[in-house]
Amino acid sequence: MYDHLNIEKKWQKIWEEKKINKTSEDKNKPKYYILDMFPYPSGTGLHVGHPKGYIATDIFARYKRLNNFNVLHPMGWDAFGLPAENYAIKNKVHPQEATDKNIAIFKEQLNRLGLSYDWEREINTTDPNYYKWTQWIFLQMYKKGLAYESYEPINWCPSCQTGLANEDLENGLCERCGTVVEQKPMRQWVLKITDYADRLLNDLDKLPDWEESIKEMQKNWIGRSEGAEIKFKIKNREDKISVFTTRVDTIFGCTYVVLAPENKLISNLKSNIKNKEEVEEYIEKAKNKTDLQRTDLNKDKSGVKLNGVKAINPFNNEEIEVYIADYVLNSYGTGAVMAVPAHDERDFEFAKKYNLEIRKSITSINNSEVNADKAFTEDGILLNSDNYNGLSSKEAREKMIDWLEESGHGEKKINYKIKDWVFSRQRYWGEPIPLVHCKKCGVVPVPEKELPVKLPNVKNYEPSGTGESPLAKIEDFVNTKCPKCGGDAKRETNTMPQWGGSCWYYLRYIDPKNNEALVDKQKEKYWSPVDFYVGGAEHATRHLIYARFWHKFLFDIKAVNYEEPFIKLQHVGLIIGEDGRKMSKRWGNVINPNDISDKHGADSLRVYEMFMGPFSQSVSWNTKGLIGARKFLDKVESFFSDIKEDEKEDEKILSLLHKTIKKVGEDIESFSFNTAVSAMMIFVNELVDFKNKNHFSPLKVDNLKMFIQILSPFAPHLSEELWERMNEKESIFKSSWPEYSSLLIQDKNINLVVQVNGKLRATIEVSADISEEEAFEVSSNNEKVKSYLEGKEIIKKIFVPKKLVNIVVKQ
RNA sequence: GCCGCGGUGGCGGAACUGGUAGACGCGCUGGACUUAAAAUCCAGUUGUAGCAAUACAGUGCGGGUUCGAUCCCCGCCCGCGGCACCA
Repeated sequence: MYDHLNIEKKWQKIWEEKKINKTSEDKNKPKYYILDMFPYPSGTGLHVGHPKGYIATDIFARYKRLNNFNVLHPMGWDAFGLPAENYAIKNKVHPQEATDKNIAIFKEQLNRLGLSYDWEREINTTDPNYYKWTQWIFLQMYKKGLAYESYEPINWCPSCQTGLANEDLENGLCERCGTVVEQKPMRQWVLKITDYADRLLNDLDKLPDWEESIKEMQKNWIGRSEGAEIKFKIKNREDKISVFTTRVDTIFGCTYVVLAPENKLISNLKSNIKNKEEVEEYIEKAKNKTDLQRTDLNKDKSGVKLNGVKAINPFNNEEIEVYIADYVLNSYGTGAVMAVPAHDERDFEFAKKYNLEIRKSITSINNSEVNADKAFTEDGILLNSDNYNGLSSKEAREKMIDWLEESGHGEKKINYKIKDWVFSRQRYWGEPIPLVHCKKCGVVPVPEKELPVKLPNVKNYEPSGTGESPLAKIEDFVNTKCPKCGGDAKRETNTMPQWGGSCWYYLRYIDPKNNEALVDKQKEKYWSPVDFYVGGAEHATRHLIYARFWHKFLFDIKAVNYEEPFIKLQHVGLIIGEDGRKMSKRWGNVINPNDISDKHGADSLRVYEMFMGPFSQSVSWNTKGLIGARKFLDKVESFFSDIKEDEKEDEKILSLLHKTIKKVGEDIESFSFNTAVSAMMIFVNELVDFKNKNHFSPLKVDNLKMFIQILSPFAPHLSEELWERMNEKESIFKSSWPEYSSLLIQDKNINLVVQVNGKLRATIEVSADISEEEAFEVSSNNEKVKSYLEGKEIIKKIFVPKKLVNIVVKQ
């Protein structure tokens, strides 16, 4: 048992004094930027699951440095957000105070693990020198028309008392507190992410090193669909009902039109509607439903006919009924659909319930019977469709869209599921939105040289409950002069959401103290983009979409040199509690990494977390399993504390050393840390076995040093200590990754596998370059194999060089 | 419902491009050391039968392709993650 506490403390101190983790800016070397998703410094500190990704990137960073790269590997704090604010409300402590305290705890926990961050580049999103630039970016967006004021109904969390973006919901519940979210019309600032939808989608193809699963999630979230917008005339009126559909080809089966209850058109139609009371009652009822109730797929569809209103199908001039129903969403497309019950499940269900006509206009390609109890929703061949009869769905769509455009009845249209980003929060602990409202001039941006607009100190952090931020009550803050006319004006009091600061932080690490720009363009050119980004998959459709959006915008205004921020992306699999539940205070299954470091050592924790299983997979924590990692390090330490060299080296173990160097290097590159650790364990087991039998080391010290070098990214403290004990004066991390000899990793002999009819019957040690003839000869002369061949006719012989022989006999 | 990922000993998992299934680790069993325990070391550990050599079965289930399938194809079952009345 080695003294991990003293060794780890000793080297952490020396590394800090010698600034060993300071980023080198030597431009002659290739750069490598490896980044963790920075944490929110919560009040509960880190549990043992958080550092898994940090350990992996640290191993990778150290490996890259040993391979002569300039490595940028920084860390910082995503520190705005609700928990600090709620804590402030409860305890009347300024959120900054609580945040600073939490950061100190996090930092201490991270440092205990020997992570090689360059702390001189630490950033904090709540630092005015940082959020100055978050505000600056917002202003640029405002100037380009990408930030706009809107009064549309948005998601409102009655418990957090703030508006939320679509991305902040989980199954219709507030992602933070789990409260059912309401729809509330209110003034808000919105970012036009939909302008970038196409690029966000298409450029995913430029990211071959992103995991497919995450790209898929983004694609689904963006939700592009191609179709047509069709205008239906309203009988005896000038205005029209526009609908969006991806299936124009089914339009001859359209038997009615449906509007969402919130559709603005309805109030225009009032004079025509004969059953006003019934309609208004339905709209009122729909309004009072939560989103959750409305989108419950199991519920019955409901709706009301607009008596006195008829729409006209432009393709056949047929007059059809108009309904309102809450199965149509106002926020997607035009808030109205053409209903084709025969070919759409939802319309089918609705038509069945209200006994509406179901008219078939598509038949299946292979003429198989279409089930009458179900909508036929696939593509097929048109029928009952005038001169489109006989066309395939695809052909019909093209022709019909052409006709729509020629005749002015509609056009080709692309719709997205992604919505513009609701960007204002009615809370205190966020970046103030740098705008001023002037009675004369309207909305006026704060001049850039007046940034940052600092968060004022307040006494009460409670949300006002009126839909205004607590800042609205701070008169000193609110009342200002209009930058344009100099007259009395009021500041915008909404703040930015937590995702704001994290949209561009990776750029700031490159140049963290710059007062002139968010990042120096030359420095950015060298260090950007992030070569490797590691973090939780839960950010796939939030942070990772937002950050790509902002980055593309910054590229467009020429603030950065590259169009995509992250070249390679890898997600971390969670570490869950020993009981199989997510680690949380609530279940009492939280394990603090400090306790593990105290008892077993930080190096053991590092090795264990990498050894637990495949990096991207979630695994249960198991303190017993950690013992294995510790035993491994103990073995290393005890072997290296007492090396007796001998004249000759053991060839097999020397070869194994070089194979291990190769494997560990390749495994680090592919993030297969579990097998890298396993390979090192195998090597050490061989070393120890040999020594136990022969009482001297199978390898010379110079060769043994190579093993310590490949171990060093995983167990930096112990490796550094052993390196010193082997009389090295410079840090092991200033050395280089050992090169393996391709000659030494070649085996002279192999175990030839001999199969008879595909079943293993013998393994014979033979020379690796054995010929086919020789291989068959040795095999058929083998006693055991012989017994299987006796009296049988050989049909076929298969030979795989360096591997196996398979003899096929007639049964 | 749709999209993605996965299912291998008591447990975490390994297996190149279709070529010895179960590496490595935990746990367990037996032994050595010890007054004893812990630690450490040695041996064993997929199942069935057998003292053993060995034989047969075996990677969620059912089929298929192949000399040979954890890996490829077809049809299912189960688990996890994401999206979900998106027209």
